[in-house]
Formats: sequence, structure tokens, C-alpha cells
Amino acid sequence: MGRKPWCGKEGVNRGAWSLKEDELLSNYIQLHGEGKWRTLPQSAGLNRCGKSCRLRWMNYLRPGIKRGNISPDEEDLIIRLHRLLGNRWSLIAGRLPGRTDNEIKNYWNTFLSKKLHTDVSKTFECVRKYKSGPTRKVIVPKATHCTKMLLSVDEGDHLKSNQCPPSSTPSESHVLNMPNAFDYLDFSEIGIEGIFENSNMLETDFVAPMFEMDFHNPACSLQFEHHWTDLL
DNA sequence: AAATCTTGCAACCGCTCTTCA
DNA sequence: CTGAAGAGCGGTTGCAAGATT
Repeated sequence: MGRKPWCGKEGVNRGAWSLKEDELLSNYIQLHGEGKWRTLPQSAGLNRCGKSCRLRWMNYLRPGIKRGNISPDEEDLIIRLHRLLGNRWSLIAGRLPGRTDNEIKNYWNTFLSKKLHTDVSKTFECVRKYKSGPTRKVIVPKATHCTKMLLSVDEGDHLKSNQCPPSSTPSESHVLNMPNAFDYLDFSEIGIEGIFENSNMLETDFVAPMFEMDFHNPACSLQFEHHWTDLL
């Protein structure tokens, strides 16, 4: 005995919702409240899948939904939250009143992923220039402990299962497989302004889709530390 | 002006998680 | 503990509208 499907594949309306359908759904939910999505369509007189009704209500009909015009502040928040949470659209949406996970996901896929792709290229170019430049007149506050690193999602996934590198010998550690420890610093802790003060790049331009990882084990942090303090 | 391509977004699908009997 | 139902999530698709050729 399998589980019952949300709705039959045939006989229900699909595609764009009509005004009348929206009205029926809104009226029903205002009277009876949300929930029981499977049986709602029949009770509300809708020839729709319950799942479809839920989606329509959550993303468009629910009171307080904002549509379009993502403000610069909201965009900035989305970028920051995405860096922290990844593709957890519902969690990100939870921090943006009136915005839905679907809208944020669409916005990310159509605008921000492209924008950030460009920014990452700019970032690597900037880092390259910094490292190869003849004059490096910057003063960077040196952190004494590395307690946090930003890793690419793949590496983050790898490390999540091993909070510490598998080898106690740094040279054998997979950490060295990272292209450059410089790329993995959490600049918020050591002062990105100093690093880029002579470049044309703004701190706000330094945005990359990275996974933030905290090291709760101090010994573990120290294993990583020399990889990046050597660079400073 | 017509055909084709691109883009943005609403909606769908399949899966997982939670709840409850 | 188990399994079914309810709910939610994230990836993907399909289509309309605008842009380009």
C-alpha cells in the first residue's frame, strides 16, 4: 500500500490560476482557515490539486505578500543570508517579511546567481593582482586565532563530516588541496578594508557563494592557522 | 512584419520531514 | 515501533512576453 498521491494526474485544472479560482480559494480560507489541503479543493469547489492550492495561497493570495521590486537592502540581505544558509530559501524568506521562498529562489536564479558569478571573477582577479603587485602597502590586522573559515560548498560538505582534517600533519591534510588559503579567509575578522584599500574594489563587492564554517575545536583551528597567517 | 531566441516567473514535481493513530 | 497522511522544501519546467535577427 503506497501513499495516496496529492491528486490525480487527470481531471484537475493546471497552469495559471483564474480570478474566479483565486476568489474561491481566498474566500474558503478566510472562512475555514488554512490546512487540510488535500480535502480543501473539493470543499472550496475548486477543481485543483490540494498542493496547488497551498502553493497559490502561500505565494500569492496570503495577506501581506509583497510582489516585485526587491529593494537594494533586501537584495543585500538575500546575498548575505545565502552565503550563510545556502539554498535554504524558506529560511531566507523567513527573514524577509512579505517575501516568499519561491520569489527569492526565482530572484536568485535569474539575477543574483549571474551577478555573483561576475563578482567572483572580479574577486579572483583582485586577489591575483594583490598577490602579484609590486607594492603591497597595506597593513592588515593579524588575527591571533582562526576560529572561522569560509569554504566553497563542496569543501564545506567534505569538512562537515570531519570537523578536523583527517591528518594531523598539515602537509598531508586535504587543506593543502585548497587552491589558496587566502581565498578562504573570513575577511570580516581580519579587516578586508586593509587588504583592498589600494584597489578599486569595494568591500561590498567581495561577495562569493561560500559556506561559513565555525571551528569549535581550538586545536583544529590552529592547524589551519599557519596556512593563512603566512600570507599576511 | 514575421520568425526566432531569450528571459522571467508562476506553477509543478518529487522528495523529505513531521505528526499522529 | 510503524506506516499513512499532512505539510513543506528545493529543483525544474513550461509558457508568455519582450528582444533580437
